[in-house]
Amino acid sequence: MTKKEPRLSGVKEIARRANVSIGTVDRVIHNRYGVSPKTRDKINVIIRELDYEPNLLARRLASRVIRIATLIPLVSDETSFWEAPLLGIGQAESEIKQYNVVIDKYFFDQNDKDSFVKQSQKILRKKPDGILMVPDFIQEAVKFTDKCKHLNIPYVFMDSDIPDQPSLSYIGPNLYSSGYLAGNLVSYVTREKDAVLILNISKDIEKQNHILRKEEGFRGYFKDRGSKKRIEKIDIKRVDPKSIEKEIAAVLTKHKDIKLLFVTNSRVSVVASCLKRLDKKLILIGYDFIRENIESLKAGDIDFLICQKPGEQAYKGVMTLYKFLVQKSEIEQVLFMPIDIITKENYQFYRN
Amino acid sequence: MTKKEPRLSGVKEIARRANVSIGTVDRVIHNRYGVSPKTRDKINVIIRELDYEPNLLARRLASRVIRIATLIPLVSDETSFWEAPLLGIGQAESEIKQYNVVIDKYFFDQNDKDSFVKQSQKILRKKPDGILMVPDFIQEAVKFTDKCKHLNIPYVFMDSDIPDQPSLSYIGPNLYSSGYLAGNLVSYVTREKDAVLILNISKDIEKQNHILRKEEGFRGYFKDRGSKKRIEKIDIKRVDPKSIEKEIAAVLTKHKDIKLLFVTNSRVSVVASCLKRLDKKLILIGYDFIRENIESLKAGDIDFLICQKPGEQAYKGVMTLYKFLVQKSEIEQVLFMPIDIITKENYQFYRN
DNA sequence: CTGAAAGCGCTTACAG
DNA sequence: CTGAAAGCGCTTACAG
Repeated sequence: MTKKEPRLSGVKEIARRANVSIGTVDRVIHNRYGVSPKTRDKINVIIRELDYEPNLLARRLASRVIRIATLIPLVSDETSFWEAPLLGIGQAESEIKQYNVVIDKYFFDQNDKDSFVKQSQKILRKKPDGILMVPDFIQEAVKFTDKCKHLNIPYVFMDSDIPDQPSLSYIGPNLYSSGYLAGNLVSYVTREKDAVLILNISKDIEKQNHILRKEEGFRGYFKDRGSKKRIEKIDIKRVDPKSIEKEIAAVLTKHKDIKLLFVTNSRVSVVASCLKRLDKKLILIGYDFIRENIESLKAGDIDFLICQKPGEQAYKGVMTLYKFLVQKSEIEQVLFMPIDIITKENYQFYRN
Repeated sequence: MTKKEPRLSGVKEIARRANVSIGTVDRVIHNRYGVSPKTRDKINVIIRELDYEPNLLARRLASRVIRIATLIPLVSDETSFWEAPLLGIGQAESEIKQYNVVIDKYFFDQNDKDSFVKQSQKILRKKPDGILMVPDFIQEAVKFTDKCKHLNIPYVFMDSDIPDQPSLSYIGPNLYSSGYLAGNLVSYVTREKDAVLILNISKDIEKQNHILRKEEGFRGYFKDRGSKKRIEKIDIKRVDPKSIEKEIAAVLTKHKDIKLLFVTNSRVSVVASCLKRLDKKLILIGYDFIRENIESLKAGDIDFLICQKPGEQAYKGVMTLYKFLVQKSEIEQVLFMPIDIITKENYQFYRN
């Protein structure tokens, strides 16, 4: 139970060696104004000599609070998808609030551009130290982040990227690859002569980059292999269960050789119900670890879910900002999430 | 840039309200001897009133170092499996060393009981604050942990459990379920009439709980469904490639209807090579995200790998101890890792 | 059984 | 441009 011996490579030691006060050392460490080039150089040399690494514990204890803002979609009744990211943010929050970090959460409506703009303005007024956001509305997000750049506020994109707008980091799925993986699964669970059906279900599919990229990836898999597998597709824009069922019934009646359905988003549990009512037992692959889908998976009505840990995405987004703000450490510019395959027999162990 | 306002629910405030010194408050918080029941009670009431939560930053900064010891198998030439856990420990280390935590790493030889005993004695002499271990040798591990209990040193098991020996936590795979999941996959990628072959490859299979439990799970899947699928099995105890190849060749010649091979451990890449030399294209399922296996996966010689993030297992093991020692927080007694399915099309995104 | 002081390694005003 | 002091919220000896 000996007392810790004092550290001999801290600011004190640097100050002693440089014959200055620790205040001056602090100024150099943080690149603040008001140090003569001469003493600055002298101190920097010593810092390198000692291989100085700041004690983050002491740093966080002594310094002012760090504020991180998050801007993500509201949990809607259309989908509970955004529950997990919110939980992920909460987890990050509870881990780092002890380190003198505060997280302010903002939400926008995915069907309402203006809500995105309004919330982003609110955030800017608060001048946070960093921002995590889902840039669903590209033009508006570009305007927003332009202002961030101007104010020197770092920002991280999650779930979808704007490659042209340089961010601290993008954390999210690789959509093409996840569609490609679906193709891979299909090649295992169907015969070459079996046809498959792609289902895009959304009010405006054209604007849903997610859906388009996944379909591309899926088709890419078969194209790359010169496969002649027949791929049917329907775009369903009226998203009430009845309309969906009608459209599915029509296609299946027309194409009897369809053995597998691939739903390009989280709406797969609705399709599962349709198939049940139509009394068709086909293989069903879809996306996302959300409650409704898990229920269908358990019941055996969905065969495979492809998931990309949205909770962890958000958690990592916050942590990335924290690490950058506190440690000024290097940040991976793009972080693709793993592409997980979930079945009835491993969902119990999955952590979203 | 305002200065932080002082916290009004810290030890100081408690001391002020209780009319004692902060030293006494500290004694109560840590349940140390030497406080009269009266003042203890008084202080405890105030602690509850204020809903006091210690500032861990300050706590770690002021207090002595925490020492965690880890005891895991050496990376051997038999398998590179233990590389990942070692990396996981390193990652945890680099994250928490700033919090005044030191990790001492010890290793034993999986083929040498004595090395386990020797290392465990070394650890005990150092009296660490917590221990993470892989209890491969059950009797020896029980003895070791008995002493830990006596010395009041918490320990966490990883990779394999000793349910009868109460530990702070067990973090590892659910072996039965992972075999079960393999059965699930098989049901999708073969027809009912196709036969499958289980391959247990190890010098002494009887002692390898891992292998036995996975086989059980695999068979369980078919039993639970009343399936009549034919399941052949070979135990291969001579583990050089030549012997392995000979045994496989023999079985495949005898049973022409075998369409899929299930290897119950990380030796699956060796089997992949054998099949290649025998010029047999069968579906191959095995375990573990190790270099050799990934190569075979990429080449298309392995179809599915089942993985359980051994690196994260070790990372979480260390972090569990850290959280317990610093925050005295509640610990999950059993933490099963997710069971991941890896194919040629998603391994690039996997984080082991 | 209790208190007063020093210290952990930083940052933050303030003074000059 | 620089220094000296106070403080962040705890823990650790030491003294009585």
